[in-house]
Amino acid sequence: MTSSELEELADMLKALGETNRLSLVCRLCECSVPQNAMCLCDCCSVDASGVSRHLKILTQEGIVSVEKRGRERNYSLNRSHVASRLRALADKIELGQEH
Amino acid sequence: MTSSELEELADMLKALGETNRLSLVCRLCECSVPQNAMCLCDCCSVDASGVSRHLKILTQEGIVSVEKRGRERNYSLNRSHVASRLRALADKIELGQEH
DNA sequence: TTTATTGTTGCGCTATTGTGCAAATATCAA
DNA sequence: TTGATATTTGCACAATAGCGCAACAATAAA
Repeated sequence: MTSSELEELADMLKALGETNRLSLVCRLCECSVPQNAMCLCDCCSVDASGVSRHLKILTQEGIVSVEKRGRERNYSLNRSHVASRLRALADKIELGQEH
Repeated sequence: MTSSELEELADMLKALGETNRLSLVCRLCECSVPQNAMCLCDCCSVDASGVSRHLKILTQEGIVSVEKRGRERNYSLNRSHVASRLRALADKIELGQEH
């Protein structure tokens, strides 16, 4: 693993490693259709601006995707992408392989 | 997932989500025998006190274990524990299950 | 005992992060 | 146009995090 790959991975884990953001992820996880930000507000203890900022970070890290629809932004979880990265790390940790 | 479980998980991800700590984890990952702190110093860009603090955090989160041996402390990765937690999250994210 | 080695802790510092509030932007609806 | 709704952004602030340095504690070796 190169140092930039390591940094990228650390950035993703950091994005997931904040309570309110992880709540958002878990909430999106249970939704089969994309959700707008208003709808996501009640799953974490911050106001709309906070949710907006957290969703921005999750988007930048590739954890969620946005789809603009009128005045709403609909967010959905990039399930396979996030899951495969977490599993790759789990495999590396468990097996001690250089991938 | 209860809110305290969520917070615990977030804490683990936060512990992993810092470049130098993730470097330490990756280094330990490649070692079949426990390593002392001096030996781990050269895998990340901080001095001994920084390594000590990072290892303390990793220990508190249950990511690594310490074994005191003379004046050394030997650290090893809790492979299956960390891997299973990461996989559980991956499963939840990928399948959208409440588990 | 004296000295060297290993590791931790206190201190001060700087940088980053998370937050609410208010203002701004964008889009829809009347 | 006017007003409501959805979301983002600027600002200020408090809290946290990571860092190096120096001092300390614990243990081993001479």
